[in-house]
Amino acid sequence: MGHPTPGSPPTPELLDELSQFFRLLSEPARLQLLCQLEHQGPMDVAALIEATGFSQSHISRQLGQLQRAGLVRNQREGVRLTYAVADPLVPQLCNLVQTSLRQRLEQQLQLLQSA
Amino acid sequence: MGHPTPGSPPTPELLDELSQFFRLLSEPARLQLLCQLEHQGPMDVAALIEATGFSQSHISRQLGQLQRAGLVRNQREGVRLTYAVADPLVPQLCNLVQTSLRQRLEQQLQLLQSA
DNA sequence: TACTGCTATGAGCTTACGCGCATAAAGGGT
DNA sequence: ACCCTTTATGCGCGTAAGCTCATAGCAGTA
Repeated sequence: MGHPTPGSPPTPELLDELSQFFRLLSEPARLQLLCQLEHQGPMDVAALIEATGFSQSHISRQLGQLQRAGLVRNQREGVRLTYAVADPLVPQLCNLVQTSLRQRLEQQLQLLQSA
Repeated sequence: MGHPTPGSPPTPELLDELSQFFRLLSEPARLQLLCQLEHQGPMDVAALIEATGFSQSHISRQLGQLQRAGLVRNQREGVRLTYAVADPLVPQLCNLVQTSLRQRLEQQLQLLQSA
């Protein structure tokens, strides 16, 4: 835990890319869209509006950001666009963080019980 | 990839916690502090100021946030505080994202070469 | 207690960005 | 060609948060 990690420290550019990536996931709206697509499979924008309650313009912008980052892909079906998760990384990350948060909460519970 | 994931979709509260967590990593300053601590081992604030060039108050605030989130722990040595990474989750996440970013770049390279 | 060095915090400035409204752009049907 | 539907974008507002300066709090020392 307090031990240094072998290997070179991340370069400033990598640090920026990493933080930009995490920034995408730091917005509840974007994360919600991603999770929605992840659990429901590919959806068109109308369905996403219905599911999330966000405005059309908002959803369009957020999906645009996610797409530029390669996390999402769209496919035309007539005039509609169907979006789908394009990178399995996102659910992996969410699961990791989720379990870690849970573990920490359980530890806190045990501390409270032993007190 | 386009397949739905089994299991229940994340609740709004979980979604908020997840996004808040990612928000912590979305700030280059905080991420830099975390990586610094990860690679150099525990450091006191003076060393962090020296290493990052940030002001004392800025560092104090960011470390405070990281500590409240349980990502970092401090230990008194006289008047000084020595900070250390408290959760192995962070380097795991960074490695995951890092390798994923690399893979995507390599794929783009291959596409360019085949064109 | 008074003094010194280290850290935390209140106040204010500035920038970034979420969010919606209105509108433009694009694609499809008649 | 026109019109309708779906998506993207310019504009503006409001809020959140980074960042600094100054200062308050705190641990150790004489």
